[in-house]
Amino acid sequence: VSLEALFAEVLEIVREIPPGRVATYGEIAALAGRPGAARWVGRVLSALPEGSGVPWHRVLAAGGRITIGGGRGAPARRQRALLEAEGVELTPAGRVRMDRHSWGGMRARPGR
DNA sequence: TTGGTGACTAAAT
DNA sequence: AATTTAGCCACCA
Repeated sequence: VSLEALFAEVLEIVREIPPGRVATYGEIAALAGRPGAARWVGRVLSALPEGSGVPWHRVLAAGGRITIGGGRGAPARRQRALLEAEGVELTPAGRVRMDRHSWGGMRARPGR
């Protein structure tokens, strides 16, 4: 499998994440056939241009944490804003409620 | 091949 | 909850 194909595969998976839901780097890596390559997934998203149509903001670190920009830079705030705009609930600590918005292990739905 | 790096993860403190 | 340490995978010089 060529690198570009794998690259596209990841983007495809991320694009499948419905609004209001989130997934972790590890999840994406596993779905892309590279379990354990969470870091690599992050690298792929880092190369993502703006307006790519890929909801990169729905991809978070394990536990629903935002590890971008050290977690407190402008990028992190932007991601939080994008998520909140889609109805994703975040704790003051900046973590997403994975027990509610997890794409894979979903069980409860936001709203109502 | 070796070593450094990164939008990671898990465990320990 | 916040840091630190060690282990991961894949990329690059």
